[in-house]
Amino acid sequence: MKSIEIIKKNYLFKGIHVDNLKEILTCLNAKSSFYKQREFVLLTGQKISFIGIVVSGKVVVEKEDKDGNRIIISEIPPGEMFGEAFACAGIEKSSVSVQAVEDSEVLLINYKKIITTCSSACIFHTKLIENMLELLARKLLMQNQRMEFVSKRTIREKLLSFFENQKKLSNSDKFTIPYNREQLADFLFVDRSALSRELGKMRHEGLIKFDKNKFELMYV
Amino acid sequence: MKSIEIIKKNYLFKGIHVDNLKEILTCLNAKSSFYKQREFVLLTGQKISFIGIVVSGKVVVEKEDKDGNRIIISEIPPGEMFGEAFACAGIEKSSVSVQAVEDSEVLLINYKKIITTCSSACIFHTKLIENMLELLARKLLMQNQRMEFVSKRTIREKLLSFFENQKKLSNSDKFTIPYNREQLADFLFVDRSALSRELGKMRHEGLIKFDKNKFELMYV
DNA sequence: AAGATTCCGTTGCATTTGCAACAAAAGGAG
DNA sequence: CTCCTTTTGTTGCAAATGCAACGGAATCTT
Repeated sequence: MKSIEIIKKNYLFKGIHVDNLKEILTCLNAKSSFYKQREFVLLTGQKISFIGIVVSGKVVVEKEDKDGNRIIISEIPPGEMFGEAFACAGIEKSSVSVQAVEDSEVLLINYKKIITTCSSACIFHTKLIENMLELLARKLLMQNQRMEFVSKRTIREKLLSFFENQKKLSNSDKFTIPYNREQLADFLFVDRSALSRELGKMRHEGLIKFDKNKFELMYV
Repeated sequence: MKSIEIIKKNYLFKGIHVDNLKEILTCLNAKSSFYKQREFVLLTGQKISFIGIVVSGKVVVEKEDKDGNRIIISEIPPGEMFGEAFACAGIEKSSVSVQAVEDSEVLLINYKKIITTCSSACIFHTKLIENMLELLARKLLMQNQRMEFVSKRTIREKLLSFFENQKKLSNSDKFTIPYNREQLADFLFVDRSALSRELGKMRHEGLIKFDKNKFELMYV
């Protein structure tokens, strides 16, 4: 797929036609950069003034704790973005590092260029800003949602509130979750084996049925 | 204090002079509404198209779980805002209710008016949008930060990562935290007595000192 | 000063969880 | 098909936690 097609998929450009995208990228003074595997796109402590969109390869956002352990915050596949929260918050120094885990191409866009209406009266700026607002707001709401699951005191309660949400999203007592066991455990911040145990118990009690990622709620 | 002074304190109006604020509020078509204690400002399921700033009194953002229990998501004191994430995300139906817990005055601002540059070429729109972006981004980063604390598996680990952050914020091994014990327990999603127990252990082991909300880290 | 209220620490106990290690099942590659 | 890898389930056990209940200290009110 052509770069432009990948970039187009990003939520930031929602509602903008591909034909206009190239023009916009020029207007934004977007630059492609290439990083070798393991190379850093951004180091902790550096000033952030850009937003990055991964075009090919993959980068990870990571953090070091005080013992020097690297913790992966998120993985960014092609078409997705990183750094937008830092850039928009006007944070001086990054508290995370971004590293290419494969040979990667990243499109760097100056944040100021996005929020400042350009002199050439580019009519798409308004749309870009609106998209950025929507994007940040949605991420925030998703975080809030996750907080609700995580706030529960037992694994069962976490699962039940998570299931309740899945049910609402799918409008059905049957749904397929977008995680495997390990990912679900990570998402809920619990141990995988303990999660497995609890799921087994719940099935045994007749509360749920499941096969792989397909779940069905039996209580109503 | 006059209403305008309270409103001015809101981050949305950062960098905007009080003298201009009145003009802006007119331009935004902001309306004051008054709510009696227990009256609802917004009900679950209603469409959200406005952002609210509390001028006097207090409102709470709450949610009902499937058993009908009301859970308080956040409390909004004078000068602070609610509904901005929903409004910016363009969510059709609110998944939370907002209720006045005291007789309250709330300033309602149409979201569209904020993000749409007005015909009268009000030069402050750009600033408002910039502030809104910054505001959302900061909230998101704060959530991410909290996630990091909460993700830890034991109370001690949660505390240590929280302390580490407080240390960084205050640039010192001594700091005062903005929570009492119960609030800290809620913030970390743990039981208050268990938190108290763990703090006691850590003090006993010589890791920390504390008195009320003043803490000192002894390990380095 | 007395009483009420809020905040904080303490403790016993049952339950839950993390951890580690292993086993079974499923899926992919050659 | 066979080997290898990934995913999922199982289990023993020690440790951590939630819960409930109580008591003391601090603060506020009247």
